[in-house]
Amino acid sequence: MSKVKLQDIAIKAGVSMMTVSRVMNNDPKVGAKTREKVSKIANEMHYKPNIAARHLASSRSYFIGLVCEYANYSYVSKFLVGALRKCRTSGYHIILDEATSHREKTIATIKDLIYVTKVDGLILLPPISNIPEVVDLLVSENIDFVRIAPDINLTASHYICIDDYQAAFEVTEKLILNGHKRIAHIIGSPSQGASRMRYQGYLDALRSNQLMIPPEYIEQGDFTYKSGLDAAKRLLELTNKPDAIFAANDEMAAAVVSVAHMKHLDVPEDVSIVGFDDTELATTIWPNISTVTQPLEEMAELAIDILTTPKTPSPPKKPKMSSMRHVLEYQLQLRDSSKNNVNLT
Amino acid sequence: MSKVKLQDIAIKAGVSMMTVSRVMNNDPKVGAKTREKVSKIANEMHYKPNIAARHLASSRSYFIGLVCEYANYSYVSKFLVGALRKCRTSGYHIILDEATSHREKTIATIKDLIYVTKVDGLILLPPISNIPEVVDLLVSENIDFVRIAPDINLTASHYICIDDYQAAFEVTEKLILNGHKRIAHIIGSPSQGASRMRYQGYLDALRSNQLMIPPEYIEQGDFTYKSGLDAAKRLLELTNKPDAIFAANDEMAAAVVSVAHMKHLDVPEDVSIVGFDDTELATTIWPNISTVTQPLEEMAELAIDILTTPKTPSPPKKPKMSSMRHVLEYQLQLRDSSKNNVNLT
DNA sequence: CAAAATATTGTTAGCGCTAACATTTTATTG
DNA sequence: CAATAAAATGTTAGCGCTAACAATATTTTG
Repeated sequence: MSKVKLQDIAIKAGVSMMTVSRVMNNDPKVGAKTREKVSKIANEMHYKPNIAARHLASSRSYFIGLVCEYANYSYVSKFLVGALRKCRTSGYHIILDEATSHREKTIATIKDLIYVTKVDGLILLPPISNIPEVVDLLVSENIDFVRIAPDINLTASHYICIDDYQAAFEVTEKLILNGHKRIAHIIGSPSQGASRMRYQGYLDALRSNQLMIPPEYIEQGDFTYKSGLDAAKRLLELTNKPDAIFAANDEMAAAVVSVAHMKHLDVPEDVSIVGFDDTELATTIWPNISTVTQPLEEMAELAIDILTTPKTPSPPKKPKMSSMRHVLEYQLQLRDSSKNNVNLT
Repeated sequence: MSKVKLQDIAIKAGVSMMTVSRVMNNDPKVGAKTREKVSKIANEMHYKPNIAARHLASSRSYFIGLVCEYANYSYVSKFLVGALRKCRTSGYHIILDEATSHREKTIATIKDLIYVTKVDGLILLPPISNIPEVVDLLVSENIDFVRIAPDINLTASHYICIDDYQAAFEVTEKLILNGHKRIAHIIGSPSQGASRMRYQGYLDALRSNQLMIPPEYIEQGDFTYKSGLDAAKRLLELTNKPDAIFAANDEMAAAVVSVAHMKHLDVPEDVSIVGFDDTELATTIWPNISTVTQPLEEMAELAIDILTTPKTPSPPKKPKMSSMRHVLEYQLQLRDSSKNNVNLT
């Protein structure tokens, strides 16, 4: 099966290769009649550009780097599926690269993506999205990038998030409305702003319902199952146990489920448990975990849209905050790990 | 930061570009003195080839396609980490693509990887590794590929697996040695040969220890959590309940844990539970699941080694079965989901 | 209507590297 | 030592496409 080249289209259309190239790249400098004729022929002949040739001849590689920390595999997996699907339809390839907690290695990884692989843009997942050195490097090298749920340098790049504060407020308020009076929280990783927003949303929901928050009801986790185990043990050993525990992600919530079962507590009769993210894990254990659905696949698609949309050649100007901030909708997902009043779900 | 080109090395070494190219590609037709001089300069100048240029000028893209079905995200994630790490060090890029259960779409995906992306090789994870149409297409197009745990056309390509039969035999025998007398099995997806091997190993361990296998102790699953839930419900509703359940993968084992807890059974006091694969899930629930560790990361590395090692230009000959079959070591991983005699662990 | 401006299309050169062939150097043979 | 063969190195052309500039066609302006 021999691949169709630009030249084949040019010959058939009776125009130069450069005109075909202009049509394929949506260059405005092509007449409507020519454009239509070339497009038709290209479609009929199933023309697909050779990306190596494009890369060599131009300033674009058609690669998008996705940099993540694989410890949070459940979150990453879901994002990745969305990213792959989107790239399939837009002629880009995802180059997935793993960052580590070792900051210098992460910088080296990013440099490799910029200088060797020559990605057209980068998507940074948390916690990479919050490393100042990374952000500074990308800005100084004028690399296009999108961050997911960042909490620093919010004008440095486009970013995509959900309203973590509002989601946490609502899910906590839902617990309150469903009769819970002693609600504990396991805070996520301190290096992530989402952790603080979720915590603040939790606090404010309790305050606005005039509920007390005993200090021993607040535990610090780091989004890992292990940190969730430790936190849950302390919470479920209290004399005055919480009747609900809101953990900042599904993995820590799963750990709370585990500890509750170890202590022969009934979930949700003795303690309701709520997570965050709605990863596969939330529905791979019993009881299925109530959580907040982050539209990770949509976020991935949007990130790729942003990076693959041609930039209008306008004078460099401080971009409006509002045009760089993309807040997507979350959903409360109430399942069997929490007591939910049937009338309100 | 300007990238070093082949020509820069050639000028500094006082040789032609072609000689530098030969050195970088380990072509034997270079004198030792020349080779050493060029290598030294290339290292000092941190030369890294432009892959787009290489791809355009030669028959290689330096892409490796990895085709998987994302339903089994835990297994895929682990394999992917190994693959990414290996590729980082060998100048290749992984192009991850998702297959679906829809066979025609999968073929289209593979064709795209072959004809458009022009991958140098493909890695097929189960169950893609067992689709005859895919194997036939790759063979007929003379595409280099490696399969993971295939059960069809074993001479069609290199393949990598563990001894599923032996692993299942050993883990079952371990359950027997630890006092279990009524051991049930949830078979994996019938479309995968590993399922049959694990089942056969289980059967043979029981037979060689003169233990009866009531027919109601065998359940058919499909590697998903949901199929595990259904199977476990039936097994744990039996009057004569099994005292151990060996599920063909971790996800189904997790489902058995869930059902046991739903029924207020104690794991492992009332029923030991064993999975297979040792994915992250096995240690993200309570109790942590006993399982067989598949060295997924090593498998990934080996697959990439096979695909990236230059082929010796020998006459086409039916390759020896033994040189295409790569069997890696597994490990029994006994954790809290099963009753384990301390003296024997 | 002619000149100027704008839009469209085509030509040229080259991106960084390597396949294929040519030339030079070195080793082997008689 | 000369001739031949093999090894090493160099030259040429081009992979498929696009940036930059040139040429041509069309539209606008006075």
